[in-house]
Amino acid sequence: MKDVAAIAGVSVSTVSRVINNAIPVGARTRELVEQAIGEVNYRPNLLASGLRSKSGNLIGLAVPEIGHQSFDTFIKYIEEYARANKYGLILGDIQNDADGEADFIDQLIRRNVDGIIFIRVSDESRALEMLNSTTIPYVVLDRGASTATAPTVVMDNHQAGRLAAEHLIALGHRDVACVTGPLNVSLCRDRLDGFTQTVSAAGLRLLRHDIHESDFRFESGVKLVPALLERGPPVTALWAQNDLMAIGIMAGLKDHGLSVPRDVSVIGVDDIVSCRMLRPQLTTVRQPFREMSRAAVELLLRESALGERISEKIAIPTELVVRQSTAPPRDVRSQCQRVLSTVETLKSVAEEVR
Amino acid sequence: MKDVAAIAGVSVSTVSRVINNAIPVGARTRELVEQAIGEVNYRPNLLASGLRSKSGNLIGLAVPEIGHQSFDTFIKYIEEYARANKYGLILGDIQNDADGEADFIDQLIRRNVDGIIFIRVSDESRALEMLNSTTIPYVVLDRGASTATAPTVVMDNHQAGRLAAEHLIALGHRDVACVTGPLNVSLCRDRLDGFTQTVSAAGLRLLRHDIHESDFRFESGVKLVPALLERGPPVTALWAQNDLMAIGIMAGLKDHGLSVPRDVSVIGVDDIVSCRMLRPQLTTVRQPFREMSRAAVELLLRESALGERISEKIAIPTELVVRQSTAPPRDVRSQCQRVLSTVETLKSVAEEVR
DNA sequence: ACGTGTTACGCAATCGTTTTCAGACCATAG
DNA sequence: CTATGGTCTGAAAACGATTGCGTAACACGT
Repeated sequence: MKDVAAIAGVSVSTVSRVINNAIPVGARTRELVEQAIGEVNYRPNLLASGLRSKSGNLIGLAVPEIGHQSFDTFIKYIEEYARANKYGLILGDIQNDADGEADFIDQLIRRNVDGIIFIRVSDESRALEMLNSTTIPYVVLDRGASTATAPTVVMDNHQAGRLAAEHLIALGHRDVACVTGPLNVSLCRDRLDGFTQTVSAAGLRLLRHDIHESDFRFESGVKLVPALLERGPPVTALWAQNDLMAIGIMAGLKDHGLSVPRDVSVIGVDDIVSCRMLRPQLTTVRQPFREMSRAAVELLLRESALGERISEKIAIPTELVVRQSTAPPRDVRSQCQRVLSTVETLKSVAEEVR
Repeated sequence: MKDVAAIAGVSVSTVSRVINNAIPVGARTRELVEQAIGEVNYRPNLLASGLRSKSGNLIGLAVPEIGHQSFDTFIKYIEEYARANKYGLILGDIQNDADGEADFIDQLIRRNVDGIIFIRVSDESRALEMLNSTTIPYVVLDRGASTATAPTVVMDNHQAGRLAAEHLIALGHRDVACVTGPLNVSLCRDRLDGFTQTVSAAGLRLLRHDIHESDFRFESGVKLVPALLERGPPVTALWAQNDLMAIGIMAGLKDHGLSVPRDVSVIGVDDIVSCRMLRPQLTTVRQPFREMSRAAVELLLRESALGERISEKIAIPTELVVRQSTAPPRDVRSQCQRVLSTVETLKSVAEEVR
């Protein structure tokens, strides 16, 4: 910067003003300085500027686990919106480790970040209290537990449950079950409420043992299938509170020789990219990743500009994405008919081959 | 820091020495200072320390696209190893946009990062030349093109092609095809070479029109299926150079009423998490994500410590992961047998139902 | 008693910016 | 011609750490 100043024949203050295009600087001078900047290929040092001006144009993002498709989608969009606003993104994987999280937050504080986005803070997290002793803004995306007063962006989880239920009811299902995430996290309860309310308003009964609490993981979906099947009169439709479990359930059903959606319909939540890669493609309730990410970044930047926390709660509406994994419940009579005609076809083919 | 010094009754220099536990500092003094640090809950400012000492303990990661399972897996492990070494990770999504990339690199240079990891630099990338005019170390992971002299970490792509071919040959396939990524990126050529060499060494012929060049995307796999089927004598096995395309092909085959692995075997490369979520589960050649990430971070840190570029090329060995999507080629006679017995079963079931 | 070496610590400069304050310059109005 | 005000620019003090250099204190051998 000193070099630039020397070349342009001005002082460093002026150079600084040109860079941040502050107002009181003459057109001729500005031109001179800009030329000098180009000449030495000068890049202002963000550490120094951050140190002095208290803003390094950097935000932090804490995710529960990198490599989960839904979190990764958030990362993608948050990076996009952050960059669009000239902010850098520093990423941390929490991995369900409260100490690791504390370390990460500590690092962010020490780096003087302009704000922090959390995806789903856990119960044992000390992060928010750490931050409350500072002035650093934060927002919680896809909220977990115990974030009563925090600025928050979520999808409309109640609506999500309702949409799933309405879809199954409209298809004619009378006997449904559901698989939830951990019920100590509020978004799971919200989704469940929306589902059960709609279901019972339609006159169906959702029995206690048809609500299975699980943990959002694919393998858990697979492992749940035997329990699902062993119940007396089988359900004809199943709602999982996220796609990963839904996909697990579909895999498990297939392993047991059952067919989706003929034998049972399956519907999820999220609309991760895998949904379209399966056969049948998964019907699901879309999580508005892009809109949520955008809202989170904007809320954060608003807090940052304002200089104080905005304890706002934003809920983004959802929508149903109908694909191939849901269908009307099977009807024994027509089923039987189909089997018989298939038999005839097969028989003639086989004879011919022989 | 001044406060801490005042409380402990020492100078700031001493406090600094305690923090970086430099050697010449008395045990008693150290204790005093540490106590003072705890008292005011002091956190050293990383911007200031970075500014002065020229190392902010930060590395940059440029990925071609967040949200691709394989890249996300790299992100996960790189974050893990970076953090294990007390480094922060700042993430950028390039999205095939050379200008965006240049912006990101510029930002990193200005932040004085200790190093940069690239996943797959593209052809039009100006990033490497930008960096060559600085002293910032970098390493290229899963290399693309034109990185002749750059420090590089790759999987053993030739071996990957060989393993895939060997597996199919061992199963008894004589008529195979393959779907590649863009052949102007070297790793695709390497994989292909390994495959074709092994195949022809075994006496099979891989015809020119059985090598389909594609672009690593799921949809491309789906769309390729008609072309695959319309060729005269059908192939019995298919190798895709990544899992996403392999999965697309499996979906496309299913859409055309064909069954994997009964009608055709499919094998991929990568071992992304989705492989286990499908039915049939995808047989594949594993990309050693974890090992590669680790090697990249370590190489970077070595360069950083040494203060100069190490133009080393590290190739990590691969392994085959056999799952459900590959099987011996179908045999018309036994196939026919199976159909006949199925017919009998169905018939009796149907009669019973009626 | 003195030189010599070692260890522990403080002073002050420094990293590369931003920002306050004051001064220079010019135009306009009185 | 002088007061007044506005616009532009420069000097210098921060920001919060690290670090080279100097010095006090102490132990040791002579």
